[in-house]
Amino acid sequence: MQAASTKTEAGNKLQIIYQRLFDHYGPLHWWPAEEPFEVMVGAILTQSAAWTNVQKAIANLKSNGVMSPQQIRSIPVEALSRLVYPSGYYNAKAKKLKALARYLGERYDDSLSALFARDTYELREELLGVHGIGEETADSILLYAAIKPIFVIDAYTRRTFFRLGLCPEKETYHRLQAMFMDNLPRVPQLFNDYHALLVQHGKEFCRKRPLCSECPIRDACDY
DNA sequence: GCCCAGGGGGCTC
DNA sequence: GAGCCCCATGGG
Repeated sequence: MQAASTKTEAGNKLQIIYQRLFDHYGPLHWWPAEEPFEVMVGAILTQSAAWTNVQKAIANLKSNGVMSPQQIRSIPVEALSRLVYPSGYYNAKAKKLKALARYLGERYDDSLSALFARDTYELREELLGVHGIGEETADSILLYAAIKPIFVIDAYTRRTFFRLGLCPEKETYHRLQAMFMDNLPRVPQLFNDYHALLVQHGKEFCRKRPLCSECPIRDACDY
């Protein structure tokens, strides 16, 4: 019963935080992309980059007809680098997109429906083996492209929950992810909105001092 | 000018 | 497996 009680308490806090963020920002409709492959590309390009710069890179790819695995395999890596230039780390990211496109072609004949039909956790492990895909990127693909109930942890989430006193400063990705997934209903739309809200809140408040008086979750917990 | 963005790879120890 | 350094543009 002790475990159940603790679980409920954590779940209640998570629900309260979600509700306050949702009341403040409303539904954010992530991921802003036209189709799943664009989500996968965006997940790589947004690594340590501002979304406004990622949008420029994605616009370059689209206007040059390079938004499919086959097209990414065909274009020379130098040309691909130039197209993704605005998102920063352009050489590194061009290689990562090449690795992704090569993986999709070799393992799935470029069929995303075949890719997403895999068992969620087996697919997660497989994605982690692709150059350029780490935990956050893999989980973003699973949640926002494959619509699987996987919670995405990012720097904002870690910072916010540390400041709320809900986790240690250097909590591991897995333990933080488990806090959400073990205490909330495993519904993709909920995880989608929650992560998006945490990022939106983070952009606005995490760069300022903690406990900003305007913050919608400033009094969500005892701190 | 400074800080940091919707991280991850690779290397060392 | 923890601790570094590297990748790099652009907005606040």
